[in-house]
Amino acid sequence: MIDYFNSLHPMPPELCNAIAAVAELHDYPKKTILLKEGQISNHACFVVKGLARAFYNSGDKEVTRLFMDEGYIITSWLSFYTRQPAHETIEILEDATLACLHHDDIENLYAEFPEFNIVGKKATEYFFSLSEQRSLMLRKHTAEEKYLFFTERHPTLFQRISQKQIATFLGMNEETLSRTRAKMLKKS
Amino acid sequence: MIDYFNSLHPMPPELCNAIAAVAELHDYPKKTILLKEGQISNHACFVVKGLARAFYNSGDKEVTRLFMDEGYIITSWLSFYTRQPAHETIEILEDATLACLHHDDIENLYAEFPEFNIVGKKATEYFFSLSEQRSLMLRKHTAEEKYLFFTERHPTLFQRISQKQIATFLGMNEETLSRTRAKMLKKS
DNA sequence: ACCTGTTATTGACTTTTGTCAAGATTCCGG
DNA sequence: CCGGAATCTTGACAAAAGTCAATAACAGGT
Repeated sequence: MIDYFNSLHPMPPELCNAIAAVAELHDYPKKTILLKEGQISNHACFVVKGLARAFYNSGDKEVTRLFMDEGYIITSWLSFYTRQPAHETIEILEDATLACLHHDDIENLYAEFPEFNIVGKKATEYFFSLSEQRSLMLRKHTAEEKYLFFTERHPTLFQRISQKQIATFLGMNEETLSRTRAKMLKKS
Repeated sequence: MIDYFNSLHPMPPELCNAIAAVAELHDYPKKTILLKEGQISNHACFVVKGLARAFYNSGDKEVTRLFMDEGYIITSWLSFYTRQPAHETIEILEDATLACLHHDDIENLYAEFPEFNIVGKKATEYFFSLSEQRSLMLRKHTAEEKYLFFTERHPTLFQRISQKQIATFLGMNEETLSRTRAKMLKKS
């Protein structure tokens, strides 16, 4: 996690130590709910190992908004920043090792080390850009284009996630994804 | 614009004055291109009056990514922050009055007035949340749901924008939007 | 290893949306 | 105020995706 932050913006050793001092490394088994809809997101967790998803309920089914794998920071960004209840639930999909920072500790780090604000800003920008990329994908018209968009960006993720969840993420239903997949495999 | 910033986070009078000193108020006629794809976004412009859109080219047609009306801040956020070329073009749709701040002036304000960072962070969060809302809309399955999502959130915008542009924004084609609209009017 | 329940695939059919084209309407510049 | 161009609407048809249902494959727990 320290390496990742450093890659966003170089940090002095004292800042690195201060982060290490407040970060909590934990293991979470599959199916752990890290955050429930309606709660306020108090932690930002760097994914050392494992996989999670954020989803919301639409009618009777769960719609996955995004997947978070190694190198990703798990949090409900909006809730974390605005201190308002989250509109989504975050669930661990694969046994995970996470390095978590509490909101208050991060605020303290911002206050004590001004350069940490730049790290925070860069991280926000990056996750903002990922959000925009998802919109780009969703505006694609055909299932085939959406499928390609996903496989090109996350070639390894396909094997790790159930098709039902990928389908809701892509804005299509399970059967359509299955058929699109079969068609694509035939082509190659 | 000052009022809007104040509503995000209260600002001392000196900061207000400093903003007023560097802000440039300008009128832009319809069809002005504020930013071209490939350029770096150097300004953040508060919309006092008027309307603009950001679009990108997909194949042979222009896909509108978002509309920006009164109270909105026009900029290609990602380009503005990362100092990388923008992937989109921004065009004025209705004669507009804009209060513009240059990137360098904003950086100076951040440095001189720490509380301005909070204003900037809140603004980013807000536009991040709007981006997420657009994803929410795009994952709706039927044209009817997308149409309702748009009319509920932007009841006045429908009359001001060509249907072709609204259609690409919603991820459907012109004819589908026209038919959906006709069906909705009949119902009410 | 076996049972059970979830997940994935496939088929037949319906609904929705896209495509192409023609006609109507609106808008704008001269 | 007129004419041309863009925009919007409507229709007929094609293509794509959704729905329902049945079967197959897989995974987790005992």
